[in-house]
Amino acid sequence: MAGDPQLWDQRVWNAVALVPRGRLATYGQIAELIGAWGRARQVGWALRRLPLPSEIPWHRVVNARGCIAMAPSREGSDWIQRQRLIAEGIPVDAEGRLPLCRFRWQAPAVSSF
DNA sequence: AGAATGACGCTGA
DNA sequence: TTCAGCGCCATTC
Repeated sequence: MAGDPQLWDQRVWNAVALVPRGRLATYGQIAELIGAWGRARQVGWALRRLPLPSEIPWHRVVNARGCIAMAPSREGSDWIQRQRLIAEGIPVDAEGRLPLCRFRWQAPAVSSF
């Protein structure tokens, strides 16, 4: 794997960019996609380091519990995430929960990487 | 170097 | 179903 943290971010962002509009992916799903099973947290860090605004559809990444990861450190980006998901046709309630099962993205095989 | 932190995930109560 | 606890691991203090 990459010892270079910047390359790690690049891989995460590259994988997130594959998520189609109106679909959802989990942090663990992104990690698995880039061949990093068990590193879902690091995916979260990579997205935190993502400079905004960005072309990367970071808002389509949620946690396995099926809700937006709310955190003060996000400085409101979590709220923006909710807004953008609703704009893409994905209903999100006041608690940030959403029907993950229904909009779950089927990621391509890891072997393609 | 050691401890704390966190945009996570799974298991069990 | 909701919630606490634990494992996880790079980053930060």
